[in-house]
Amino acid sequence: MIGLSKRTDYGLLALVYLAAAPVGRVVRTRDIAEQHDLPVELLAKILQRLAKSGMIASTPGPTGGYHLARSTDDISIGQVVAAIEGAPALIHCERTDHNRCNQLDKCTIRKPLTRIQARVYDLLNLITLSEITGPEPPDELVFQSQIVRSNTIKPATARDRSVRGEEAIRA
Amino acid sequence: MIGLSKRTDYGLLALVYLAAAPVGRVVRTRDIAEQHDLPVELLAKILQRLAKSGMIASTPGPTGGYHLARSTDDISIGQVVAAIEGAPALIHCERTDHNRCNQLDKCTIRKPLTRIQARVYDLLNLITLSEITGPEPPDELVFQSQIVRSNTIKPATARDRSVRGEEAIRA
DNA sequence: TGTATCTCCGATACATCTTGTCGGATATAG
DNA sequence: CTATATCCGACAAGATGTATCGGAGATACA
Repeated sequence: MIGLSKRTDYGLLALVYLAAAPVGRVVRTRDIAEQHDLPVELLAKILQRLAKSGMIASTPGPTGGYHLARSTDDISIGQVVAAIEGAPALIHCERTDHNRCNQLDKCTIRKPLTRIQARVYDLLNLITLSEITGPEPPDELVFQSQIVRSNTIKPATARDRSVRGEEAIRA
Repeated sequence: MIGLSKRTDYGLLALVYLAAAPVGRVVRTRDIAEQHDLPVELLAKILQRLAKSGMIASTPGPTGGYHLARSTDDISIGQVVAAIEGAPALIHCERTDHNRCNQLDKCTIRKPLTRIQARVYDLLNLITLSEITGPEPPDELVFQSQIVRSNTIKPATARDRSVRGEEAIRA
């Protein structure tokens, strides 16, 4: 499959929600789960992975929660996919044991596909979360959260876009 | 997952094999399967789909087999994926029933992800099979096949490439 | 004309991965 | 001390992909 997993969808929904939250506030996992009707425990793990990769920060304790650790300009879709799905893929031989493919010499597609894979990754790494959130925040959500103490907000950077084409697969 | 399925891998292997075959010859499914040690029946179905989508042509009968129906410049990776995997994906809501997502109004990621999906498709549609086969054919394979009668070879076209990036997901 | 050998096609068991759930540990505000 | 949040590993359920089987249609060749 070339598509994203449900987990990544959930993660992106959560990131958009966090991006829409007022600066200085933390959001509980349960709030996001209830907003989009997602299983709380599953979303919790996803947020843990996002926190581990450094794009969101966590605050433990009763008044705790999550908040964005970077600007939406500084979080790429590729990073989100990598954090949640563990990332590398495209060619099948490379996923499990490399040596299991007992005919590496006969495999005529491995090396070229690795190059193509790199191009797909490059594309996803150029697209940032701000392209999903948009310039203006939705601002239609209610937050019953608290003030955050550890301010680890980093400065924003810029991104550009490229790539266009003439024919589509189906869409 | 962002990766290709095993079926697509098999399909690409078969296409490369067919591309390496001398013009005017047909190749049996079994030959390709034995060359790469793939299950014959599964590969047969994959080749049927590729034939149905028009990128390879079939010849029935004892001396039958498959041959490329277009130039390797005229077969894109996106088309191969679409032919084998049925294509559309990326965002999860769009895969099964559209109306099942009973909170379309709250879904903040559907529309932006559709745009991103189109970009990925564009990229895959710009990459042709000739980038996998290379300019010169491998020419290290033995063909025990026969002459083809129905010559449905179409003229070749040209393709260009674009897209580059600075940071990668992991590779 | 029969037979062998291809492509074709639907249905179905098997494997693997994803999704979802459970139980318990750690940290902190009140 | 207690309630409530993040954490973390392990496992059951479900979905998806992979592989297999049985049989039908087409054609070269004896």
